[in-house]
Amino acid sequence: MKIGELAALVGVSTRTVRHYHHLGLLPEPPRLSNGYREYRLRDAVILARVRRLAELGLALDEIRDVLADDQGKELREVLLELDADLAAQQEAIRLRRERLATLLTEDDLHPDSAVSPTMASVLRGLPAGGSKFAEFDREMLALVDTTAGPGDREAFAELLRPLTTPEALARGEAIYARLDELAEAAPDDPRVTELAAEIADHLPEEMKTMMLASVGDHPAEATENGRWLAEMSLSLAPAQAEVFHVLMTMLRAKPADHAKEDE
Amino acid sequence: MKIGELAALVGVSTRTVRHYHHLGLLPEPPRLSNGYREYRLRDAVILARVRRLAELGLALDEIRDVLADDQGKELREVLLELDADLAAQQEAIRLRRERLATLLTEDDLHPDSAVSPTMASVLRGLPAGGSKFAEFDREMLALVDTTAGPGDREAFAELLRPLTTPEALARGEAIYARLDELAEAAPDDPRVTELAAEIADHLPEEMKTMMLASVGDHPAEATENGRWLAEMSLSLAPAQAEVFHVLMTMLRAKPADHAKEDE
DNA sequence: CCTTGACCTTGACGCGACGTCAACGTCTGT
DNA sequence: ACAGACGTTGACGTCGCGTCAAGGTCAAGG
Repeated sequence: MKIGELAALVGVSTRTVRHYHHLGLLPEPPRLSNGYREYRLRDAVILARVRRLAELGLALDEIRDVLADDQGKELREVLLELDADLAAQQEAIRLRRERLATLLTEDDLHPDSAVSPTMASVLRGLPAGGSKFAEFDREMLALVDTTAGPGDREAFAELLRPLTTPEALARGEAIYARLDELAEAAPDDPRVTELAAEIADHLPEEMKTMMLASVGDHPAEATENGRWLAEMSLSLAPAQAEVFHVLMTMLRAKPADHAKEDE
Repeated sequence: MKIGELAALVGVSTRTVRHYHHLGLLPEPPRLSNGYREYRLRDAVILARVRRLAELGLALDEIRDVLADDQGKELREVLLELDADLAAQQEAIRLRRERLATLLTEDDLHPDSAVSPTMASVLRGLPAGGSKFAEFDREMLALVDTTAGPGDREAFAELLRPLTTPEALARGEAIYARLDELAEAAPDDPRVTELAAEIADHLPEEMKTMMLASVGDHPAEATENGRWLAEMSLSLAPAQAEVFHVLMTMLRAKPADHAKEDE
């Protein structure tokens, strides 16, 4: 047999046969006077063995070891290991398909939608399109979702849950609209203080606590979360950043009872 | 942020970040005076997006296309395609694990066991160890199993089924023993003709028909199956090959009624 | 001032199982 | 004699980074 016939017989490419020679899986047969390899049935038997194991998913060097060892014990071990490996892959694929299925039920599908289910339920509460600021918020929440560990994710979602009630959503939409309006405004625009007060008014207590803890009393005490807030401000328009600056000042000044004063 | 901070934040290696720069997935940020990359929150947002899609299993260049397109339509298409792909992988893995499970129930496990279930049931009928010739037969059957298409496999197994009855197995064991004895014998050993007659006596009719059809009346008419038989003879000891030569001659001489003559 | 160690830079190879040229020789049929 | 189908070796491409190599930069401590 020449190499093409052998390959056709077993159902592989000639490249594959030569590759197996290179790896030492299949011994080099004697050559004809023209340099062609001359195979016999024995080689087809070996090649078929290699293919069967390869089709089970064994790596080629594992196959070499198994065939070299020439006793069934190692084969069983390798197959068991392979099975465990395949089981793990199977599970990984299953999880990904599960997430994909969840994602595909979403009718408004964009790259920031691919977050944990917990965060997805929060994101659903944001206005669909139109608000630049809401879009920004979505990005931030998605970022937090991928950076945080599972525990933090749950805790964070818990903080945000009060904002998913129907009333909070309606207020949120209005607040986003007003933040959008400030995109081109000056930092000393009167609407800045108004808006900050409004936000302070309706922010859940736990969020205030967390935000205060994040930034500390002096800039030097800023935690990692505080650096985040600072970084975020850099992405905002000046007046929008000022809203948050004023907001933080308010929270620092009247940690618990600003609501009474605002009334 | 420097590259290490960004990487830690999103949970990837710095190598990954630079890789994404190279592929154009993440824009190169401005550099500090010392040449270090300086990232801002915006970059973290983009990187997190890339990671989320990558963890779903999208290829990196697909991610680039999806993010460049900047509209949800292509994303849905790509995700659907991905899901189909994952489903195919899942099925492939499932099949392999199924075959693995079957294999692992076998107590005598060697590389030629990894055949189709159909052929496996035939192989189980062969003597476990000891007979060199049975081992050779096992190799041949395994080879046929991997080279033949599913249809041929079934047909072939059907031909062999008569040989799996208890009586046939007992006879087969005896015949293997006698073939083994011929390993060192001369081609004109008297046992050769005896054994050929014995085999001809008990071979299923359909196998005789197939073997005759395979070789044709003249060597020039040999089909592919016939070449197989010729090749096989090359792997055998001279006296063993002679058994088959004589056997074929007997079949050719008395296609259907040799059994009567032998009685 | 010098060192140490932790960061940053670019560039390049390695992995796994082949596919796919390239550049060439050999055989077969007309 | 020539085309077309084979064979030969050698080398690069795939994919998503990991892992050196060979440096430059920076903050802290002796």
